[in-house]
Amino acid sequence: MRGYDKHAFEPFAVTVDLAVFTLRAGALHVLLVERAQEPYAGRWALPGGFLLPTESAETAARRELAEETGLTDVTGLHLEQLRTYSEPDRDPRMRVVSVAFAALLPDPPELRAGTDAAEARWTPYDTAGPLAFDHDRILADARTRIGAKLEYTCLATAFCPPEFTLGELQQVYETVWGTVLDRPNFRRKVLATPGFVEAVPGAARLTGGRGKPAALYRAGTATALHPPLLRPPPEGRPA
Amino acid sequence: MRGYDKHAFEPFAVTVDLAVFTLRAGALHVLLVERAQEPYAGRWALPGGFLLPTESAETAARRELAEETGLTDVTGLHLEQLRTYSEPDRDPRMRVVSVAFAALLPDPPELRAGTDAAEARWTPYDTAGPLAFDHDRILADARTRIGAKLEYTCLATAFCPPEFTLGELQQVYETVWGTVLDRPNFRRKVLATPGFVEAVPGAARLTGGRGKPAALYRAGTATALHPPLLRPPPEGRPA
DNA sequence: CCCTTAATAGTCATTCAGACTATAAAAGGG
DNA sequence: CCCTTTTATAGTCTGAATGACTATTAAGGG
Repeated sequence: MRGYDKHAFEPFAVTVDLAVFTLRAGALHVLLVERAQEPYAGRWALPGGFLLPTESAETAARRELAEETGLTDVTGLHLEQLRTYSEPDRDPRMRVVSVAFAALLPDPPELRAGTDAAEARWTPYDTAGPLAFDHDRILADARTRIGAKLEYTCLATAFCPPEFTLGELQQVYETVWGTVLDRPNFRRKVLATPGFVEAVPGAARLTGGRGKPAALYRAGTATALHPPLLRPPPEGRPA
Repeated sequence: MRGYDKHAFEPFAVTVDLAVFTLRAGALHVLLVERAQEPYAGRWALPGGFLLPTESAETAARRELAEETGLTDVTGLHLEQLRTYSEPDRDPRMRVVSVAFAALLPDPPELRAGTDAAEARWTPYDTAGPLAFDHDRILADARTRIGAKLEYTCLATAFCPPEFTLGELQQVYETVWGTVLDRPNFRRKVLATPGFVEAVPGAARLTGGRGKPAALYRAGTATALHPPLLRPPPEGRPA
């Protein structure tokens, strides 16, 4: 089958599915919606929807992101395509090909402000039970990708507000990876990477309570981490 | 738009496009097909085709790979999904959503053996001129991805035959990255990474001509490289 | 006032990568 | 048959980066 010509083709429904992550109370949360209708009525699912005739998958994903979170401005948020799921039986009703995205939000916004229903909820990743369709797998793939990209990109700042402390940045890594990092070493590594963060001149923040106030930083211009910030290997790596 | 329900949807044509890479005469080559019909008649393009009603994108990609290369067994070949391209105007005839894949072949097979036409050709990556549709971008994205994955995965062995020398493995890196690596250091790194390669007991190969015969290795069981094998930074990286 | 907490500064040792030299084992050319 | 070329393999040395620590500073709370 060469090119697109000289063969009939089947039409498919194309959707986007979103794994929207945020950090809340030191735990990774994901945005889920409750399904009202069959199939999987009552089950939780990733937010998503059909592509409109004139929009790309990226445009549709950002539109869905705005609709589901109620945020009026989602232009600055990190949104990245994960992969496309196209197993023939992934939707019992019909043939649906879904382009999955991952989105990262700094502060979890209050939901259902301007949206049409009350079924969206932030759910801790670990308790995101069995989801509808193949969304368990999509969600797991999304989490794996995010964790891996923390190692060699500056993605972690996408979880942080415009100004943040190094302690907050470190908590992003610790929460997503589920590990504990040495604070002085983390600080040394981040500051030694040019363009990762830049200091806010005179500012310091009382981080809520006790302790010495921390300096504030902004996300830098760099996008990749060279050399990477590797997570500690799960167990004794041979040699 | 919550879930898939309660909204009409537009049907789309869904295709797969393949960026099939191989190494030939020390240069990265890609498999291209010549388009016979409009649009872009006479232009070269990535091989691809429509999804059949009962197959996933992965299945379709592997089927196309077999058809275009004429290989009877493509089960062992590395095939990986890249991303999905869905800009509304990417095909002037109709709305086509395309799932792009990258494939890696060890030895470039002779083409058009059992296939239906004579328009497929191995083309050096650097001379892969302007392609049809958005295939220039897909091809560039594929190359970027392959180069990046060489750093932190064992992907390089997918370019090699079942048994290969460390010199051949090093040439994969040098060709894809366009750099020159230090041979003793490369050897030390590869052998120090458990599971990357395993020695073939008593074998050595005359690598074609002069020089000391090299020991033969097989691909190991590892899939990731920890720590990664970083390519030399393009220019003086600050600090 | 002392204790706790958290941020920041620094030290030390080990590991790892880059640059380099040396040796071994083949082919080819006079 | 020696000598050069070529390629594989072994090993050395140095500096950078990291992991594991200790120390100091600046806040809040009893």
